[in-house]
Amino acid sequence: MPNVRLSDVARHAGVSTKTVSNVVHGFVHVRESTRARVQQAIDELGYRPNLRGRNLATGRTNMLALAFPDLRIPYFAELAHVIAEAAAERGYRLLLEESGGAPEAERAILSAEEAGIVDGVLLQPVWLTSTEIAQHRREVPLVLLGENTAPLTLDHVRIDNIAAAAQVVQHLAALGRQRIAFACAKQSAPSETSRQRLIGYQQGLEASGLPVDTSLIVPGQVADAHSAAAALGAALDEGMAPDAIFCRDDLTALGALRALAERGIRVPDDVAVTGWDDSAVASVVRPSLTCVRADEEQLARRALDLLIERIEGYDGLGRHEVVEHSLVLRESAPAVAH
Amino acid sequence: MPNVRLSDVARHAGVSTKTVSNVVHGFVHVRESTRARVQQAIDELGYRPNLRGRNLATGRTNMLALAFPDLRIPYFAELAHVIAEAAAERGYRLLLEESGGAPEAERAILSAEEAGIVDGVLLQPVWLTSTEIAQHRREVPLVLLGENTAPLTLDHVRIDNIAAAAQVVQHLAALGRQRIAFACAKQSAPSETSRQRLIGYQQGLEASGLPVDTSLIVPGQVADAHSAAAALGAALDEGMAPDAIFCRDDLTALGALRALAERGIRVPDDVAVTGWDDSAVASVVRPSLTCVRADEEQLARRALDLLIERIEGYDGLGRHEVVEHSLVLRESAPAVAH
DNA sequence: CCGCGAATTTACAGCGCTGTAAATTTGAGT
DNA sequence: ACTCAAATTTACAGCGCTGTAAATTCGCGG
Repeated sequence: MPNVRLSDVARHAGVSTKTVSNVVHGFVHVRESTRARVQQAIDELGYRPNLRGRNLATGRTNMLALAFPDLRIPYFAELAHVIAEAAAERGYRLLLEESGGAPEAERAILSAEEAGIVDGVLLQPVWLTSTEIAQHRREVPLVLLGENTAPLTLDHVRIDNIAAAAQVVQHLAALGRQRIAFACAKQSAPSETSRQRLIGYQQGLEASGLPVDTSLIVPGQVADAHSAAAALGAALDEGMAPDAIFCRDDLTALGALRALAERGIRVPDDVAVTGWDDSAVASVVRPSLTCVRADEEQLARRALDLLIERIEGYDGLGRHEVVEHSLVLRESAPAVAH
Repeated sequence: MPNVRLSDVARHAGVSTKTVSNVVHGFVHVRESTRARVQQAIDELGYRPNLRGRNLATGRTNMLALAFPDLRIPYFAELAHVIAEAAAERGYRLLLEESGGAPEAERAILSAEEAGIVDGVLLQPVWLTSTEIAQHRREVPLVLLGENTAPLTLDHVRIDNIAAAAQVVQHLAALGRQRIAFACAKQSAPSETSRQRLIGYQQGLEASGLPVDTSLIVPGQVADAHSAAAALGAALDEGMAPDAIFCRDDLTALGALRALAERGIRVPDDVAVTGWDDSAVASVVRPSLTCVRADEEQLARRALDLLIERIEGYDGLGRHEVVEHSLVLRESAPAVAH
């Protein structure tokens, strides 16, 4: 029962351990007869390579960490799925790390507590500023995801939030909406994500010749449909009367749908609603949600490629890449009629 | 730049490597003065333990694998979150493994491809039968999750699907519903999950004195809201006229809500709907979903405890545990009026 | 049958850390 | 001061695998 080691196989086959290793790795310069003999020994003994030994010897684990706030947010779960798939294609597995959106947790991830357990880290920061990130001594290659501005020295993959937000607003304006609300942004310290989407929101309004009315900006916590519903509901009850609501993410939009429905406000007839992320529910709820969709496949691919280049030795300046997004038109803010 | 090793610290502090190791681990029998000196050396050199070395030396990685079909299914994402949290409390990290619901992938996981990379595995099988699972030679402790019957030799944690399903049906019956449909079960090869919920469905009908009408069983693929909507829609269009729909999971229920809404059928007035899992959206959609909720915390706790006991040497028969569930009453099938 | 470059195979030294068991130091009690 | 158990510290042998560089074997022309 004691685990079969490489050396056991070697002895059994009458070759050196290195030869067995070569066979295991499919190294070309192994004579066919030797390969067969070794393979037989492997089968007979039921040998399986021990990854711990391999990891130590090679200094690699072929694991990457993906760190983001919360797996329960559908966008992140879907992102994790896509990245895991792309990583598998490249021979890596993914270790998920939830920061809970807490600064210390993000810091802990940066501090490379997991040094030696992963070959690289993909981090979607929420709290950490680019300067703080830049200062951390890194032992492991890192690629940043998401909207936060990234330090020049680090690689970063994102979509153009500002442009996408402006695009959403312009679409709403093209539908004839004039009082476009934004939901929700924490008032005291809007996340960088909210900040960028707000900037785009404003740009979109201006580009459409609409006034910016701060009373249409709904304060509230993010990434929780119920608090979004409550926040928006409160605003509506206080008299806010939008004809469209630009929600910062799908969960907020779900909350908005609920708040509106509870008040008998029809979507999209009375109020159009847009989401952001195109998570699976967006297309299922009724009305289905028009929303911004990042090209997650491309995001995953680029992020992994950059990270793997780093792992393989690239040591230049940070690459900052922008991947595509699209506006998916659905019932909650349909295409403009012609 | 070359990584600082334990031995570097040892030399710097003028002690043996083992003493440094002891300090790192907070071993008690280290004199205060020595500890301080070593700590200083650690700080000065910026030493961080290399987990690869540790893993090899101890034969442990403090990582567990959690294998299930798909991270994009909200229930699994939420389960992963809860288990990751509970695992962290116990000093373990979680490696997520998506099987995509494919038999080979499940087999690959069982074959301990990841031998040596995790100390234990939590597996929620979809395809593998208990006999097949039992036969696999295991190198790593394993605990099964979910409904599939488990071999006697393995630990297993689940909720009582049959009882829960019966409970749902009885609740619907208590609401006065008489034509309770089941959505959706693949006709050819219903998953074990569907099978058990169907059994409970039948029991519930019988317990309520309602006839079992197979024309009320909607065939269709599982775990995809859109195909559920399509399947249910087709059934409705063909004349099926239920006054309640028991959906095998929340996604199916979301699809049902959509199919019903598209046909102007009101929920719960005309048709009551129930989900299963109580994923986050269940409480947000309109109408919010009455559904079965497993006590995930308890599930996570028990599963991890069993697994860790195995890791620490327990080698007895399989423990089969049933954790609690509850029926969460919401708009789609509200509490019975008194 | 020998010489040689190419094809195979091997010896060996770690990768960085920990467990064991033994060595050394300490300090309380004579 | 001296003894002895308890408290500290250490030497050393791996954990299982791989990279390097050197050794061996092979195949073929001469």
